[in-house]
Amino acid sequence: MRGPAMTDVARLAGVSHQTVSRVLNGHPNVREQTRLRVQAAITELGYRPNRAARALVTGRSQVIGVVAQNTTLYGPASLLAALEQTAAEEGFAVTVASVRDLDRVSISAAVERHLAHRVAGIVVIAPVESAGEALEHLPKDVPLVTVDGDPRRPVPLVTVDQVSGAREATRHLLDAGHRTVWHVSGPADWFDSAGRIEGWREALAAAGAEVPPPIPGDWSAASGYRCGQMLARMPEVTAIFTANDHLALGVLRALHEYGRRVPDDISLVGFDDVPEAAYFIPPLTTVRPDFDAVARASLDLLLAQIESDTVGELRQTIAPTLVPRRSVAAPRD
Amino acid sequence: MRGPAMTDVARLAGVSHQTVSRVLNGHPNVREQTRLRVQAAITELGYRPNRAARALVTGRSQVIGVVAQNTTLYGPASLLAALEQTAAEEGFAVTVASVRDLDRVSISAAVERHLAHRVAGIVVIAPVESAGEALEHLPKDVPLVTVDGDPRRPVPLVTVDQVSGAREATRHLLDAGHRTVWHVSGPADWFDSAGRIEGWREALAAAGAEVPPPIPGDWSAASGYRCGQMLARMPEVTAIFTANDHLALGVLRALHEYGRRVPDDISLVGFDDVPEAAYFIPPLTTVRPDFDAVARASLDLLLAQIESDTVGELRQTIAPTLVPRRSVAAPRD
DNA sequence: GGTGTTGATGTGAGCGCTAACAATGTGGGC
DNA sequence: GCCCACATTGTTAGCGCTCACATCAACACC
Repeated sequence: MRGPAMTDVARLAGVSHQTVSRVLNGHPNVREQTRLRVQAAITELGYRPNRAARALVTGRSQVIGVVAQNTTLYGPASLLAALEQTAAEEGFAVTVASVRDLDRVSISAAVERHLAHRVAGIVVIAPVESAGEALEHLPKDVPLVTVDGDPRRPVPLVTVDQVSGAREATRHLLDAGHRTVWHVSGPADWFDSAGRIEGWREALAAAGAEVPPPIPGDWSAASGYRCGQMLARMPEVTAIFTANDHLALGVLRALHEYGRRVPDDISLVGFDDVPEAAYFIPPLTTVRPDFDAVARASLDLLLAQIESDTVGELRQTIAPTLVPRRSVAAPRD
Repeated sequence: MRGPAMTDVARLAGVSHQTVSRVLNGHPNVREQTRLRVQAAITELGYRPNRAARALVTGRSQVIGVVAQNTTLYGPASLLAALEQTAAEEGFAVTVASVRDLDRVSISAAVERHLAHRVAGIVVIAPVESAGEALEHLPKDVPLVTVDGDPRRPVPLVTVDQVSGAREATRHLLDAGHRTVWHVSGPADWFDSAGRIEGWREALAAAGAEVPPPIPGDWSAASGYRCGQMLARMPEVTAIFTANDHLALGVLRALHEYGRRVPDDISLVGFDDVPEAAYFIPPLTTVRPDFDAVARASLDLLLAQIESDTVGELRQTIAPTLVPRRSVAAPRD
């Protein structure tokens, strides 16, 4: 019933199981001829090494655990996919523990689940404050990387440079001639939101522009719509930067309903570059984070820890790029 | 360095390791007092069972492998998230092997990766022809469920009822008074596309309506836009059913550019109910598949196989529901 | 009082692998 | 020809757990 084991391969190839193990792990001191014999036996039997056994003896599996919330959103989903691709290239599998809420208890539980499986390392996509706290009380010996986590915590961290992205978006609008830029933000407890607000403020300050109060949204088109209804009735608003593209979509629809045209009356910039942003009406100028680069960086940081068996304190920041489309124009006056 | 093992707990509780194992697995014949002593020892040591060891001896891990392509799309991402949630409730972890292409080799490789980890079962989100072929040559002893796979293959299968969804969408448009309905389809090799085309055809036939040629798209807003440019210039087109919401978004923009208003000039229905569909201009009438139900059904089918150690041939179909919004109206003439 | 029967616990083997070390063979230098 | 270095292979001992079985007490039954 069970498939062939290493000893079966060894018997067929006329060597010891240890030699089979050496071939499998690419150990150098194996005669070429032996290697071939073993490999032939492997294919003949359709042998597949049992990773559970290996994990048992080495105390570590070739699996990386990812903790994430709401993997339905475009950002997390892209990141997850990129992470999986990159990990696969390095011979690692990825298991996901998605959590409904990002509170301390949920995160800890998710991490626990991963630890029970003796994952080689953990990537936490932890964009909110409370998640950072949950990570404080973690066993210190398991390699860990946080993505978009708290920049102030002493944990290996990879982030999209929210600040620079938001700064560019805002400057792009100011450069078009707008006196100031309004901002529809993400939820208050997300670091992403905070960073984007900060970049927006910086750009306004640098230009000596007035800083209007940020309008708080929650990433969804629905909340964008509500914020948009408010902004649409304020004639002084000529430029809006939303914290993501779905917010922008909601704003777009509200503006449309109030008869304010984009970009003629109001210019708009989003964040994320979801694939359909180019097909909004009008096509949305936005900021594109490089998820592949984030995944690559996270995995590098993680693998470095796994291999050196040390817990590093490195951090990497990936700069996003502005994608200009047709939702930005000069103000009319 | 390594955490405490079962023997450590046993020693502390003054019992044998086997008794600890019994407590852990909820075996009935353990005295209440003993159970409590063991549990106390477990918490005191912070003991965590080693699943690799268990997997080694039982020959099966508490992990479910998912093979999926393009988990960035809303549909697969939702399904994956739902699957993970449901699996977690049942005490299973989920590992993902996403594949770039759905050809036979890629699928087989992904399945292989999962088998090496001795997953308890595999869920293949395999919406295309070639994927089905890859599954033919699989070891027969591993529980398997396909989602949105080939309805003609003798493999446990869970599908969204594409046909009924498309039929409803089409009928909804016909009921509004349209003489016929045009269709922008998904890629030709996806079963989802085929099912949606079939449902659309059926509804037209049932109403005695003319069946125009389906316009082939590829799920993306970009291709929807191209198809829309074509349809926008055909004055006889008054109703369009697109195979998903992103196609609809592209169509929407093309129609907008050609000055054809939705729903005044042309009515439009999508498929998927992505969260932002309600914020398109106008809000999109669409068809909502129940991903949670699909995940639930898939897992049930899989667990049934895992527990009974038999490979079933059951199949389940989940009916989607129409979500009426403002993109449909009666034709003007 | 002997004999089951049942519940609660312990014992020993072994899952398939790697790590450490032991044991070969092979060739070079003198 | 002898000794040593080095490449190649084998041997042994677990990793932490579950399974099958053995054990042992307590109690019921005739």
